[in-house]
Amino acid sequence: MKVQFKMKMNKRLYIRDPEDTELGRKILKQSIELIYKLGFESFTFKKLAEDIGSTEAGIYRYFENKHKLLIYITAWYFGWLTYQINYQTNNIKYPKDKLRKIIRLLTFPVEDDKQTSYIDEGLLHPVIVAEGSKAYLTKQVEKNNKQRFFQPYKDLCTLIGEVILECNPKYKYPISLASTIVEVAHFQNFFMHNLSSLTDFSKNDKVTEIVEFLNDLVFSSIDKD
Amino acid sequence: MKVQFKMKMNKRLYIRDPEDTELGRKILKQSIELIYKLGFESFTFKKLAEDIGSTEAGIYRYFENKHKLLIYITAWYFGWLTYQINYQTNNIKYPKDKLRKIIRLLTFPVEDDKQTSYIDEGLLHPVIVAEGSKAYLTKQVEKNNKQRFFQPYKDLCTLIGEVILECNPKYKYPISLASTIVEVAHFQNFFMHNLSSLTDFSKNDKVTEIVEFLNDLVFSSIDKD
DNA sequence: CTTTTATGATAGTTTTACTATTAAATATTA
DNA sequence: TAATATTTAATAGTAAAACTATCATAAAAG
Repeated sequence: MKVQFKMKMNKRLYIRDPEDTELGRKILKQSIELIYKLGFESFTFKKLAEDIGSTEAGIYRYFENKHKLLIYITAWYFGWLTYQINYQTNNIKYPKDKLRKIIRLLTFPVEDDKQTSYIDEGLLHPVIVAEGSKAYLTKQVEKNNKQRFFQPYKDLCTLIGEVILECNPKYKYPISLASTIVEVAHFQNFFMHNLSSLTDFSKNDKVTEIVEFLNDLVFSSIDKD
Repeated sequence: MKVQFKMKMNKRLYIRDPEDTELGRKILKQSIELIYKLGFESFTFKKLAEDIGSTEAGIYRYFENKHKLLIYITAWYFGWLTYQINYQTNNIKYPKDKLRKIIRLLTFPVEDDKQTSYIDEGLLHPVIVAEGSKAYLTKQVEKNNKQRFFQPYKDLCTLIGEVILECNPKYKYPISLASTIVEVAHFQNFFMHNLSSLTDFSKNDKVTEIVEFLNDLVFSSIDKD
């Protein structure tokens, strides 16, 4: 028996549940590829429709607009990452090792786990790195926040914050450090590939160096005194 | 005699130099206010033109498109900040005090210094916090980078990196730590105001807490061993 | 006083971001 | 298997965004 991984997504993010139908799953899969290829600004529902052999109006039956789709994708990413972290740190004894594992999971594009055939997690990671923050960097952030669109990001930070406190119960900024780990993992990745003089890393995809930088940063603060 | 502060901006960012004419300066001043008010996505040249009593075509004579204008504004911000840092840390003896000053300048909206009448730095800071990263999070980063559009950001990180090395010449990641300080100062600010459960800070504009978090983070890493 | 330069006024094009309608295909169920 | 929902494709259309082009006038410079 194959266990199918299915995330419960916030219903207000879509009009029709994209995971329920063939077209919906195609929308999810192809939108990630197309955003990866064109960037979010040049990505349109029309192009996506042409890509999957459907029509613009067809996509609009699933998502109100492309920004909601982006929020959906980032929510999916954070939900899936939280699941991965829980799963992969499950049998790790020491909280510090857990935190190291978390940092690695955030920095590397995670290997496709085949459980979710319709989403390519290897592509999802660079898409989130380059486009993820656009999901919340808008004037509708407050409204969207009230609708709990960013709950998966918060849940992830809560989880990481708990591990941080396990490492050092006296550490004063567990949540801020958690969101900092997430953001730094992502934008140092972006900088390394696109604006490498904003980092100390060679362009030769030395993602492990980002992990080392983050480990150094995080554990110095946590271990202090 | 009043010393007028004038930054030499990258010529490829504009079509006509906006600092040279009355209309150009109005474009700079009002675009910051309008982006602040509407967010970058809803900001258009047409609305800006109506705002300043000019025409859409009139704006296009200064900037090729709104993205170039955003890059211009962020470049201006980083250039101006570098100037402020040089000026305000000029007579500070210890590099650690310099670094503390830098962190404060990055986190707080700097008081308007009246030297640049046409740009309101108090508004500029929240605009950069919310919109600044959109200047480089695009598919044209590489092309824009080759045109040196992000040079002011790099110069700032170089400067901060040097101060970090003055604090600890053995520290391994001065540039990455520098860009991390910049980014963390900005997005923790954004989170505190808009997604406060991603931080440990109360919404009551306790920007000083961000400064404390950053000081803790930075100096733990630098001072280690 | 003439010529350059900057602006304003107007008009037009293409693309994006949608909404609406109808018909055909597919699945469900009676 | 016929009746009936449900889903999708095809088409059409609108409003606004993102530009480009032209021409007249006003102000500044030579």
